[in-house]
This record gives sequence, structure tokens and C-alpha cells, in this order.
Amino acid sequence: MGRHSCSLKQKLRKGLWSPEEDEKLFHYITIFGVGCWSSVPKLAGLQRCGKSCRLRWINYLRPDLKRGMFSQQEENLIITLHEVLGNRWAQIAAQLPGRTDNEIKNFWNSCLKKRLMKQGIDPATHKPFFNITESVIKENEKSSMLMPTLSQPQRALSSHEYYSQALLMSDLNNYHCNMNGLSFTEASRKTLLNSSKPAFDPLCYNLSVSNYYQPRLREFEQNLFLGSDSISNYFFDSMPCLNNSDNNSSASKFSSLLVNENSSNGCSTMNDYLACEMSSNMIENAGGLFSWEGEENNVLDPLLQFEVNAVKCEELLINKTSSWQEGQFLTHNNSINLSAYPLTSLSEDLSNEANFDVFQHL
DNA sequence: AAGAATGGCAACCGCTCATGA
DNA sequence: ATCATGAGCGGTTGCCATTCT
Repeated sequence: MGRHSCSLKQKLRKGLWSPEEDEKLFHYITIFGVGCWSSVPKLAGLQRCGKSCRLRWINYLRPDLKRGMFSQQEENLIITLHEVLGNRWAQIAAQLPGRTDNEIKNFWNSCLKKRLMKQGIDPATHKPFFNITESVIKENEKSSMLMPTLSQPQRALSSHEYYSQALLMSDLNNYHCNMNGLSFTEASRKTLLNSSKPAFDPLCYNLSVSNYYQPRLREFEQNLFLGSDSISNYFFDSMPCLNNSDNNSSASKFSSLLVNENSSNGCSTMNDYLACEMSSNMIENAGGLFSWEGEENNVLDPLLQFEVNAVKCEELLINKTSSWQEGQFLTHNNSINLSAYPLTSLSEDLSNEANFDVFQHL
């Protein structure tokens, strides 16, 4: 009662729009602009309800629509935003110029959702169907292997998690700022995934400090200088399965675990998953913190972690290992050139809570 | 080659919210 | 305060093209 009556009215066309109808609507809106949709059909000479006209304009006729395939960056942005916003398609679409909520919704339902599921990610929660991280932590706790000096966090936040948190703590405008400089470009992503030569050239790494990071910059720098290799240690220490206190460094434990791993796709075994988890964790941290020199304004690529299988990760790590060398810290404006060290020379600085503290607040 | 199954997508439906009388 | 109306949103449907058997 009192509901939209367009479906009740007689002689109103439904279904696909003909080119003639499109022409009429486009012509009308071009001249008179968007106003009262309920009066549009009559004025434009269309046998449609206003609602139908509005939808056709918004989803198809609007001149500012982008059309075509979604770019990798758009895909990643959708996934990231969906993790935070859920099925709020209109809000998601607001962050993607030229894309409609309907388009994004369809893309999600027909492509992205399936892809995540294929990768063992629950599209509703954006978390693995089986949460290995929690299991590992529990296992470590059971055997008293958790690093005693590292009270919190017990595990590092994934980039997804801390992007989510960052978003929750800031507004959407800020979010774009936060995302800038935390990213890979499509080109660098492909380099990472396909390159046979070292994918990481640490001397080219810039840490882009967005507005969000500015307050932390000094603290961050200090930690960089005080810790012998706090960034690297962070990568390794952030992997919960390495958070134990035997005599090996995180790095060597990590290496040996990966070297023993020879799975090729997916996570069919616990070790597969472990390797993938660690590697992707490492890469996503790297991806989250670094961007290529001169490309500081890229869009976040959180999907990277899911597209890297265990073997790929191993290759990346080895490549990375072989190319790492000592460098210098140079600070200027918004960027820091990070130094890098061979994995073998990593000092065992596992108890540096300050390192975690900095990242925890990112 | 043909029918079935599947995927992608445009459009519809029903609901909520905002606004104004 | 209540009601009518329009706009917007998200879930769902159904068409069509493509792929599979």
C-alpha cells in the first residue's frame, strides 16, 4: 500500500532498454538534467516508470561511466573496501569513480567472491576458512615457546587488518591518504610475480610516509636507527610461527622452513599453508610498507598476498635474500631510503618491543 | 551439432530513509 | 505526529552469450 506503483501501472515497459528508449532518455537528461525522476518518463516520452529511467541513467547512460574491465587496482580496492564496509555497494562505488554500485556488486558476486573462495578466503569475513594463525599461537603457548619478552601484540596485524583498523579510525578521505604509499603498482606487482631476477631491490625502496604516518615519523626513524635491522626483524618476527625462543634467528628459521617446502599450488597441507601464510605475511608487510621509488602514490594492492603461492614466495624470498645488502638511511621530505641486510647477518633482536610498538600503531 | 549448464550482467523488486505537506 | 512521495540501496531475477558435454 502506497508503495511504488510503477509495476502496477499499465502499459509500462519492462526489461531491456531499446536504443530508441536510450536515445530519448539521454536526450532528455542532457537537456534538462537530473531532476524529478517520476516526471521524466512522461516528459521524455517513455513508457517506463521513473525508477526504471533513473536506474538506466545511473547504470548505463551516464556519460561519466568508465565501462570496461576492472583494473587490478580497482579490484584490490574493492576487496579492501568490502572487508571494511561489507555489502555497502554504494559506499564502495563512491570510492571508485566511474563505477556503479550495481557494476561492483555484480563483479563481486560473479568474480571476486569466487576467487577469494578459491584462495581459501571466506569472502564474508576476508579471513582464511581455517585460521592457522590462531592455531599456531595456541600451539606455541602450549609448549611455552612464545617469545617471553614480547608481550604484545601476540601476532602482527595483517595488512588487511590494520588497513581496516586504520579506516575505522579515520574517515574515508583519510583512507585514501593512508593507502597511498602503502602499495604496489600493477607493474611492480607483475614484477614480483613473474620476475626471474631479483624482484626486490632494497636500495630502491622508499618508505612513503603519508599524512597518516607523519606523527610517527620521528619515532619510526629512531627505531630504524636504534635497532640494527628493525624492519627486517619485524618481517620475520611478525610471523607467529617463528615467535619462539630457541637459538636460531627468525630469519634462518624462516628460510629453512621455506626451503623444505616444495608445494606448488594452494595450501593442501599444514606446511603449505604455513609457508604461504608466512611468505604472504612477509610480502604483504613489504608491500604495505614499501613502494617503488617515484611511485609513492600508488593504490594499495592487498590482493598480492593471495596471488602468491608457496613456491612463488620461496622464490621471492631467495631473490630478496640474494639482493639484500647493507645501505644507508637517508631521510628527506616524505621518504626514507631503507637499508637492507643479507638475511644471514640479521641480528637476533627478537626482544625489541619498540619495533612492534611502532608498527602496532600504524 | 545440439541441448544443458554456467557465467555475466542489466534490470527489477521491495525495503528504508528523507523530505515536505 | 502522520502520511505521501521520491530517491536510493541491496538482494534477486531472468535474459543472453558462452562453454561444456
